[in-house]
Amino acid sequence: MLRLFDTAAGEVLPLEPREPGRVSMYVCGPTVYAPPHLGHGRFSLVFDVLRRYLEWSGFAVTYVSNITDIDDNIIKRANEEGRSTDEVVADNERVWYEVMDALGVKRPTHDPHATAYVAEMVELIGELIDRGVAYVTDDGIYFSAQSVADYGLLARQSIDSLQAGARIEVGEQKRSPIDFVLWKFSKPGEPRWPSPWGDGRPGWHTECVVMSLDLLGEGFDIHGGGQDLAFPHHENERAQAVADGKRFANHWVHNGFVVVEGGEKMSKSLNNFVNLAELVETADPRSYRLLVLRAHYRSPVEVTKASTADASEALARLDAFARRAHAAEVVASPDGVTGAEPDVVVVDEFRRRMDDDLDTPGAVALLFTTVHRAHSAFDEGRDDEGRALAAAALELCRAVGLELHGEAAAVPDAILAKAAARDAARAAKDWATADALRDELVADGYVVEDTPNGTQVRPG
RNA sequence: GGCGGCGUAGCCGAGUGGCCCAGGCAGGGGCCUGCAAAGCCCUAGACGUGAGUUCGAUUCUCACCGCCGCCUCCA
Repeated sequence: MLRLFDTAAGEVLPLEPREPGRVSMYVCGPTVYAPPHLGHGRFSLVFDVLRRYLEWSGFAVTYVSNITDIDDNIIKRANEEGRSTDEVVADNERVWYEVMDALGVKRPTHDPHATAYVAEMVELIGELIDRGVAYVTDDGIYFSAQSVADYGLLARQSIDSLQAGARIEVGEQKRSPIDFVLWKFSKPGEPRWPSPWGDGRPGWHTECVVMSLDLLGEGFDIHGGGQDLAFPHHENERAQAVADGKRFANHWVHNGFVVVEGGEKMSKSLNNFVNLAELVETADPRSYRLLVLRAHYRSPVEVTKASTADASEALARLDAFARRAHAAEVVASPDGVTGAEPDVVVVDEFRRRMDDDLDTPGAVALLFTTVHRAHSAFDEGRDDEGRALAAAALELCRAVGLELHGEAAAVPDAILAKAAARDAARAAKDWATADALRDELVADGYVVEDTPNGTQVRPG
């Protein structure tokens, strides 16, 4: 069984699904006011890998990831651009899914939008007021953090120490610095929804409580997100659910940050974000997945030109291997690997590593070792062994969503004609002509390889 | 100030009280090739500093130095 670090417990614990054979997970999605950045890519990939691994292991996974489509940043952006918040949201949500598709991130089972759940949020806020844990002020409705005895669980700090570091923004009417806003009364010109206490909009922390409980029910299995969401966002979600008498998430999973060159976190206040769409356009998106897989999900990962280039080289090795496997008729598809039974020892070892708190670096190391062993087996004519190892390697890739390019990409006829001409020249031992043709093919942007079947070309 | 993490070969990045070892990229020598490419074989190098525990520490303990995160918007 999979063991995962649980932020609330502070240790690695077995994942014990609420229902046998089914895993329910909620992963905090983006606020769509700007294009996604590398950090979004990381959490999406980390949880996509977790989801795929669970599915590969035989679980039916319900994966919910929200779209926050109302918040201060969206309003600010709409004002700056002289557009409606709806337009800002629509544009950025479209880009979000384009980039997710490019990264090979599976679409969520459900992607609830905050604005579709305002009535339910108002209802929850009413219950919290009735229970005496929320209070109304001139500017909004706040949650009283002290009313939850173990507030600070996810921050792993006491209420006192949190209070010592907290502060109140100008204009806020909190009773305590660690209290947080549930409902903001709207100012003129701002989007608004009705509530018994006055028109306004929800605070950020309420939507995820309502949407996760609605779509997954009480005591759902996994709640995930970036490490910076553990506190205050997840802490505050949990506080509301607990105060409302609900069983909330069972297992809290948080991924580490993306850091820029020099090891500093990418963050809003430092304004050092790198746009994810740019990365996806300028590099093979699969190399980001490989980069994410090569680091443990809780460790920081440095994403730079150099580290992506490094991952691309490693990926090229895997693609070259997939071509060789393909030639040996071992082929991967989304449904499985055909052509040979995967080597059981390798697959078991993979499972053992992944079950150990999602040890993807260990799994990647195993993958490369297996690729190496398969090459050797083929080189030495042990074809059955090579195919079994190749099938295992492809199966591992499939389990973590790493798609390899085993089939030659389509090549225009003109290029194929040059390759054929080169073969003819080589047969005639006309090396000068053969080399000239190779230079031309390379100049056309192709990689040229000699094989027993003649010149093979593919886009480089 | 409070809480927490990290420091591993040229670079990225795992891991372990000793034993043969992560892995990738880059490097060196060789095989294969008409020459390449891909692949294979061999190879080099490391555990921030100081002390302690131990027969033995990169791995455990303490101190120190350095870097980073959370306590504020953030994935």
